[in-house]
Amino acid sequence: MTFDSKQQATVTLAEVAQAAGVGESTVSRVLRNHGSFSRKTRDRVMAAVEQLGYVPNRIAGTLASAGSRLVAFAIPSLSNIVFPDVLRGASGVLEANQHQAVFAVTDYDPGREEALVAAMLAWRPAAVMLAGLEHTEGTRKMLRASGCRIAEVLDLDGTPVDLAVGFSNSAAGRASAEFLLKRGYRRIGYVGHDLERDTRAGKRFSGFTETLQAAGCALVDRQINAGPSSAESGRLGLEHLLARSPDLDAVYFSNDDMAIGGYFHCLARGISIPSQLAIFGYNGLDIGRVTPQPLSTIRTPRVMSGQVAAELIVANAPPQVVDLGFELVEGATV
Amino acid sequence: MTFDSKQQATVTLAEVAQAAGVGESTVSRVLRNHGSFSRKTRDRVMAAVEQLGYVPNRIAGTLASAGSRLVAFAIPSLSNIVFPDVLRGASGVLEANQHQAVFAVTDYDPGREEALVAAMLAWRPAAVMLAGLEHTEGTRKMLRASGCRIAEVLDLDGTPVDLAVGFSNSAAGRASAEFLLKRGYRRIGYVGHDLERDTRAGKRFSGFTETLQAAGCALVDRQINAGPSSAESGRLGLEHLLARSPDLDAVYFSNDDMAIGGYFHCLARGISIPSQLAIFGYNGLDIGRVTPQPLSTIRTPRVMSGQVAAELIVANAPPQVVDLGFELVEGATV
DNA sequence: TTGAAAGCGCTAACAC
DNA sequence: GTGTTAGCGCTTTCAA
Repeated sequence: MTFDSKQQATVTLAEVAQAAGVGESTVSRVLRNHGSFSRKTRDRVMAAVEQLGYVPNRIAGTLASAGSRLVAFAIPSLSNIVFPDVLRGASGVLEANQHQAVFAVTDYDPGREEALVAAMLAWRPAAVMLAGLEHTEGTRKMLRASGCRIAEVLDLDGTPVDLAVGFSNSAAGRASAEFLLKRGYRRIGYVGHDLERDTRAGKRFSGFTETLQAAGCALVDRQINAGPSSAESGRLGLEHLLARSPDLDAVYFSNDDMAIGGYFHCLARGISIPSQLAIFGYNGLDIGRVTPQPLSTIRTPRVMSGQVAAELIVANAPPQVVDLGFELVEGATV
Repeated sequence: MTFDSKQQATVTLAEVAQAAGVGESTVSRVLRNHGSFSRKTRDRVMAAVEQLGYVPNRIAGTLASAGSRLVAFAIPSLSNIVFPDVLRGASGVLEANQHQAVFAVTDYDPGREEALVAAMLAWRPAAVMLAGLEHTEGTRKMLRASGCRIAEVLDLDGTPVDLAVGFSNSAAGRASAEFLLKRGYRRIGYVGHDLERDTRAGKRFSGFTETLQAAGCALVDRQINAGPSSAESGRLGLEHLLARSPDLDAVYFSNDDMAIGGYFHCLARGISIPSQLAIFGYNGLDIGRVTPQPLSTIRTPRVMSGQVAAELIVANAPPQVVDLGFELVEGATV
């Protein structure tokens, strides 16, 4: 069943020009506040705009003037707050600069990412923003051929196409391992989610385990759950891990969502933190600061990554890599 | 400092036509798989497309054909997971139907919403999706004049412009009060965030307090924090509330984020739940199911709201109100 | 089954 | 300071 919305007889710039008794280009100049026109003309035009309820057509404007003011986002997920955070940082800057954000969700699937990037490129965006540096060769080729700016955020371990803003995930993994070792933990386990899809979590895991190994203190056990990260997955993951390896003294989680789940498991089972078991997360979510014991974790500049990337885009800055770093939060769970 | 991205000599449909040795309209028909053409022609066109790396220009296509396939979202916030949830529900449907999502963040400000809706309308979207039914008269007027479909989600208490999908917030507030009363609580308090801006939370609050009042058991005390909802705000809010009114037996929170903060406060202070204090939230976030005691709350169909609204949009269904209801989760904190 | 041509609504020279 | 005009890259009649 379809509904025939009465097709509005849309007001065009030509009609405004006629109503104001001026030429089309004059209306265009006034509206974009570009070029010169008299105060009087301006008032006449604005009056006509007001009276007719004219809404400029950016589709036509963009076609006529080449460069668009669209910025396209291909994000892995909307469930993981990390990506809304990036969008939030970016959208503030974009809105302040008269740019418009368009987005699509790849669900961590590189093939889907490729298809969605192709679809978004058809809108001739000024830039496209992607999560991480891992993409199909097809995606990379399209991006390069598109001629628009590319911003890859949240990962620095690899070769960017154009702009890269974020931090090193493998360095974050290493820093986490070093911290646990420094605190004297030796029987360390890991609870994580699907590392194939979330390649940034995979890089952290690698950095973490390699550092342990190098210290002669290899990872004792790991529990990797299928599916996305969640508090529930973290809780179940820790339960399984401890069932197999009850003598662990610390557990590294793939992120804070997972770690919070592990934390709840300990609360429910009366496992005392950190004396019986230490817990370490990743992301520095707000909720981890409010738990009875603040979560030990690594705080990442997610909002700032989106913001800086957007600023570089609107400024049309040269290709570059911006390392925003991360911050280790000692918390009380280690 | 700006960067001169080498302006790609973008391939146009005309060039494809020339390379394939056919007319432009033929290429257009083949690409949209619309109208008739021979198998042989099709192959020639596709070969040329492939060889030239042609990416259709949807800006031009949309201008030429009227109706766009953009759907615009004006959402209050990206920090509150509620709105990413709606986007998630909608974007799945839109991507499956070759529609493209564009969004902007209003920050719960009706004036800002109006400005952003105006900006998005300039892209001539097929539809615009908004949170709730409360908008400025200017916004409503623009929306009606736009001729595109309007979907208002997450609230049903008021008069929609076109499509409305969600549930009644005041009914949710009433149901929460009835539940607490039924369980025998009589000294009930409230901890909330900025109700002026979050009008849906305001409607729940009204429904809640009116029901208490009607039962001869008026709200004992309330703590309303400035700023957005968060676990931290909830924790501090409960602390303040209990400092003033230590003899409360139940507290209703403006949402689960706030309630989780309150839950943590109780854990930290050794306040036993629910015997000393009952806690009730709103939203049914996943994290509330993983806490040692599952949070008592109302689960709302956020993802589904986005999904159903998007389905009505792509189907161009007649104006209607879809009540998806909500579910009271008994949990263990009441 | 295919091509020619007329726009879609605007911007950007370029004249005046 | 302002109007005229030629496109921007496509879709869509309308003939052929």
